[in-house]
Formats: sequence, structure tokens, C-alpha cells
Amino acid sequence: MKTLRILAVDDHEMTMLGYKFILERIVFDDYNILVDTANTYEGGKDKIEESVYSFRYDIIFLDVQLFPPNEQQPHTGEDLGLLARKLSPSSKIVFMSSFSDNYRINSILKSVDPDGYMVKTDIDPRSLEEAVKTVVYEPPYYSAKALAAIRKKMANTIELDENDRKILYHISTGTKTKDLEQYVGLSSSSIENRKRHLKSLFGIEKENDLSLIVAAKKRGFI
Amino acid sequence: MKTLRILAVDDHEMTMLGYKFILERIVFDDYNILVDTANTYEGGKDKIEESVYSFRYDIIFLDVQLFPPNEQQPHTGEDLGLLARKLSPSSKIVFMSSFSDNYRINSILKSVDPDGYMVKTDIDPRSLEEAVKTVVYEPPYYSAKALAAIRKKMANTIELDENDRKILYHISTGTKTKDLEQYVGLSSSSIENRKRHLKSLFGIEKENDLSLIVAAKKRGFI
DNA sequence: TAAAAACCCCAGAATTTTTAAGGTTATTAT
DNA sequence: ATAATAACCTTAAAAATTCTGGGGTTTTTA
Repeated sequence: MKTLRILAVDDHEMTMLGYKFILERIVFDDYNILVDTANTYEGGKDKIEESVYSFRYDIIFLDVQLFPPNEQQPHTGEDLGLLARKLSPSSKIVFMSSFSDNYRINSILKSVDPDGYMVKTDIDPRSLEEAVKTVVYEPPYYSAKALAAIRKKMANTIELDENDRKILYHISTGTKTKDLEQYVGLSSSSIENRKRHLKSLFGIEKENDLSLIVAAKKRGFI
Repeated sequence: MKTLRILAVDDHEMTMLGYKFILERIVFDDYNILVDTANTYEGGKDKIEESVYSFRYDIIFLDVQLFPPNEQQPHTGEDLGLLARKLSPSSKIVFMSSFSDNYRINSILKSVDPDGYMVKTDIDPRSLEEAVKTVVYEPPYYSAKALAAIRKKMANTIELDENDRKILYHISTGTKTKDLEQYVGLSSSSIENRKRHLKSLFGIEKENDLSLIVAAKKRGFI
């Protein structure tokens, strides 16, 4: 009987126990499923490092938000994903995220290119089981809400560059236009131009920033 | 008992009968599934037009390649998809394609934004059933090979504009560089520049066109 | 009702892209 | 083997796009 090694990293103890419980009960070919857990970036990192020269995890589940917001976040789930890819390239990586935040999804799909992405409200015993099986045999696995976000993105004909995306993102987080210069390497004048241009692309000329981020969200950019 | 109306359009008579047989046997909530078929663009168009003022199809399955290659192709499955969206916007549209041709997938996902996309080698009774159920309740449904193509695209950090994509596409179909001017609205000099630029983006400086299209395929552009 | 921020318009600077022209190298067909 | 053809490179100027700073008006906020 083969062993399928899974690591689950989530900062909520109870959530993780839930995953462990469900995952280990999955009946999957002749695999014996074994789940390790960690609830911090460091903990996850240690587990992965330990595994590298022995069994190596088959699947690593990672919470996108490893630290409660507001605290100083030295490392995110995305960082841990990148690390895992480097340390243990054969492991399949599946992200779990609380919200179907398009910006985050897009960013992670580009940087880590995970073998799976699940929005937490889509997660239940059935979908977890499907994720495990799909990821092992025929990745990727994307949960329904993740797929909806991906679809939006793919259907989009508007092409934005890095700077446009940064502008949209920072506006959506509440950054004021005048402070945007610091984050985007452009003059305030250029930023204003780009905002105008974006509004015209989205067909909302002469409207305010709220309309802009609503439109950008609708199209899956944020 | 509710009726779920499905239209399947494929130019291979037998394939279509297969779909009809499988689809009508699906057990799905308290739906009675009814499948109409057509095997030409015109036939499909007629069926959809007829349906508009009566029952309206719940799902329309469309073969991407509605006509055997080599013949004059007045209309493609993509055209029929666009027409269907216009005539019967409430219908879910699912494309079926023989190959996981990235260029085609990307183009259709942008133009029609279908509720499902299946690569034919992924199609079997199980996946068809899943497609139907997913598309009705929580679209989109993408089959495994379609998902692999989509993943490639999403993971890609290289951004190409319309002209770059056209160049790659036409080169991949065998168009000679000197004839490219007709298809892309640029001078041969610019096209050469862009090709050079593309090769450097893909990290294959000083290599030939074959390397270019191989690299572009690897990244999901073609 | 001031002050701050957002927004608009302009024109020159800087950057990128396109283009033509003239050449070399590689491929193809006879 | 050798023309002929296409692919590819370089250069420099033209054209298009984007950026920027400086001026202003309008809207929002305290």
C-alpha cells in the first residue's frame, strides 16, 4: 500500500483539524493518506524542509492568508508557495483562499502556478476529495468560484499592463491618488492620464474612482 | 417534471448520435432531458431560431470545427456560438473541440465566453454528465485538457498584443514572413522587429521560426 | 468655508514603435 | 552546384505613444 503524504498549512487550528480529518478518510486507489499540519509560515517551512530529504509531500495545501490581517505579515501563503516550489518541486501545491479576490488569484496563478486553487466557501468533503484526486492524476483543480474568476479573466479583451494593474489595486485598497506615485513609478500626471484612460476603456468616462474599481472588479482585474 | 432542452451541433452524424444517446440517459434532479441535433451551421442556426420564441434551449453543445477542413468554410462553430449568444442569451453554451489548440481556446473564451469548453479526448459519459450539471448550476465547466491550456495561459507573465499573437498564429500555420504583411497591418521591417523581440522574450535569441512557435506553444499562445 | 484632494488640459521631453533602405546569411529549387 | 528566394540583421529617420511639469477648475472633506 502506497502512502500519500499531505501537508496542510492554515493558521486556524480548528480549520486545519477539519481538513486533516476529512483528508485522511478519503478512499483513493490503494493509497494510505497521511496528513501533517502546520499553522504558521515558519512551521510550514520547517515541515517542508524536513521532508525534502526523506519522503517529500505529494500535496501541500496552503492558506493564502497565513496571518491575521492587521498584524505585521512577514510572509504570506504565496511566499510559502514559492518556497515550497523551490524546495520540493515534485509536490503538488493547492491554495485555499477565503475570498475570490481576483487580484490575488491572478497574482498567485502567475507567480506560483499552483496545481490547485480553492475558494474556501467551495470547500467541503466532496470537493476536497476531488481536488486531491485531480491534482494527483490530472492537474489543475480549480474550485467553482475560482473557475468563475478565471473565466472572467480569460473572457476579458481589455489588456492592462503592470502599471495599470498596480494603480487599480492600490486605489481599491484605499490609497489616495496623490500617494499613488510612491507605489507606481510614475508622476502624478501620468497616473491621472492612466486613470482617465482606464475609465474610458471601461466605458465610464467622467465617473469617480468608485465606479472605476467596480468596473475593474466586474472584469476580474481586482 | 421539468424538461431540460439540449441542442448538439456536430458535423459528424455518428458522434452526435453518441452525444444524444448519452445525454438523454443522464439522471439529473427531476429533469427530463431532451436532445435536438444538427450537423451544419445552417441546421444549428435554424434550430436555435425556431426555439427562440418557444422553449429556448437550456444548453447548446457546439463543435468548434463545423466543417471538414479544406472545404470552403463559410461559418465556424465560433460564429454559431456568437449567433446563439445573441439569439438566445439565456442558453448555456458549451464548445467541443478536437484539439487543445490554445489559440483557438483563447479566442473562443474571449469572443463567446462559453459556459463550458471540452476537449474531445476528455469527453466520456461521466464528463458529459458533469458538464451538464455544472453548466446548469455553477458554470463554467472546463474539461481537464482545456483546464491545462487555461492554466498555462494564466501562469504566463509575458504579455503579447494583438499583433504579436497574429504573427505567431500565422507563422504557425505556415505563412511565410514575407507574406505576413497582408495579415498583420505592419511593414515587413516591423514584423521582423517583432519576431526578434518575441524570440528574446521567449529566451531563444538567434534561433529560427520553428523554435519560436515551439516556445509560443509551450507558453500557451498558440 | 477653507483646505485638500481629485480632476482637466496643455505642450514639450522622452521613449517606443514603425518604416525604408541596403546589406548578409540561410534555404530552396532546379 | 548555383541561382533565386526568403530570412534575417543593421541603421537612421519618421511617426506614434507615453510621460512629465505647470498651470488651472471642480469636487470632496474637515
